[in-house]
Amino acid sequence: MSENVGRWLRDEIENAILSYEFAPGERLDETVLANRFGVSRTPVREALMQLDAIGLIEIRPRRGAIVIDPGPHRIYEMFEVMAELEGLAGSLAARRLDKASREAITATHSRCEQSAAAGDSDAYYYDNEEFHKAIYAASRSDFLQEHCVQLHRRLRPYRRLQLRVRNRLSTSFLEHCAIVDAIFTGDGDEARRLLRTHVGIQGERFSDLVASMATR
Amino acid sequence: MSENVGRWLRDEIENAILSYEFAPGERLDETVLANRFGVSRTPVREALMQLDAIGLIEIRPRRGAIVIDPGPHRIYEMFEVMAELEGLAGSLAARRLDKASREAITATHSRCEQSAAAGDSDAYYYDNEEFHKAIYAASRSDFLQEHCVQLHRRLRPYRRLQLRVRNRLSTSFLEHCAIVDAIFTGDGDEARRLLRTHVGIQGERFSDLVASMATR
DNA sequence: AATGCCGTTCTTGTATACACAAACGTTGAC
DNA sequence: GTCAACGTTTGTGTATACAAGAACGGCATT
Repeated sequence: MSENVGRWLRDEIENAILSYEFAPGERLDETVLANRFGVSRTPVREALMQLDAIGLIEIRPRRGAIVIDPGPHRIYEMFEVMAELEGLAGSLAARRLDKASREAITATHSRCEQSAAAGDSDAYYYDNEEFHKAIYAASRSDFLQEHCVQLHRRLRPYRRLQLRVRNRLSTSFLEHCAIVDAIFTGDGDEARRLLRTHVGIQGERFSDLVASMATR
Repeated sequence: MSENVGRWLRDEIENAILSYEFAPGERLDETVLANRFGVSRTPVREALMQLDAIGLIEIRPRRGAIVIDPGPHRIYEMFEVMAELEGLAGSLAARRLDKASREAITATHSRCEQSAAAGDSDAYYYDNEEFHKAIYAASRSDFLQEHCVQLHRRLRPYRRLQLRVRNRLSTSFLEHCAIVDAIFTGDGDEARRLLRTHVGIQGERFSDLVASMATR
């Protein structure tokens, strides 16, 4: 319960939004939320203001808060930026790699290998996240790392959809191998290039994404 | 007064922080702020929560809000990310350029030329900002544009310091020329490369920045 | 019957009050 | 004289009350 009701609520509502419990476009009533969580309106408002600042909801003056619906195009834009930031993280990681980061990447990478081999999509989803976070950390840039984690968080639901597609699981792992190789050999440009294409969604993968969003 | 006291306060306090009226590390007392702006504590708290979500201040539970002091290293990291995002914007702009964006870039570019020729550092500072914003817009990615504008905003005070250095003004303008050229000829990779080095701070430019920060 | 205006009601926005936690100062004891 | 403990003070965290604005529905008029 994180010390402070406002922050706890922020996380709670954020999770509810990211897990589609609060659907895009849905109106969030302060009183209803306050009753649901058993607190007064004040911390609810504080939580909503923060989510507005992050960009998850939109508070229209005197007209309440609604969950933002990014829509396919904007999600594509977000992946575009994510790909670029991950590319930067990879290129920095290749240049600045130290022993601890190397071990963290190796460890998460082999966990991905196991869940990919087992065909366990849910486990891979989680291990994949840890793998990418290990790369962010290896960039040794706190600011970049925080940005990546935050954007990753917002894209989480869509990534999950992506993994359902065809044999994306094994393809994804093969791409990881090449990425690890580039980082460990210190080839920053290659790491950047590989991560950009790994994270980005182009061509048919975009149509796949839109299709799976429509069926939600 | 933007409809809503909370948002107005957020902008007000944000400006005060970015213009160093509230120094890094300074504690922001809710009651003092409320009195200063002639409102109650509630909207002040709302504004502070938003600034915390953006990352400009840090609210430690039960210990008040303090202005975050990024410090040279973190500022360097922020410029690193900014350079990457601007590079992406430039590369997209080169690919997706349309008539309106082309005209916007041309217009802001020539305003930069005038203020650079006049040696008017303050005017150039402003025109330069508009020039970069024109490139963000030309990327035709709303998400990227918003991100760039927000980061640009946070780096604004440091950019201003940079311009004071030596004959950065004319150098900067020459770089602009090359960037415009790359974008207009559709050379996305070159635009990306040029913008990255234009925005990034390396080598002695970083020491210059640290030095001017110290004398503040 | 349809449209426009007015009033009611519901929700948001702001203020104020109260409770609780932390920090600092003072006093007493070792 | 120094350290610790207790009390006071200051400031944050939450709740509640009140005010103002927007949406919706009803009534009247065309």
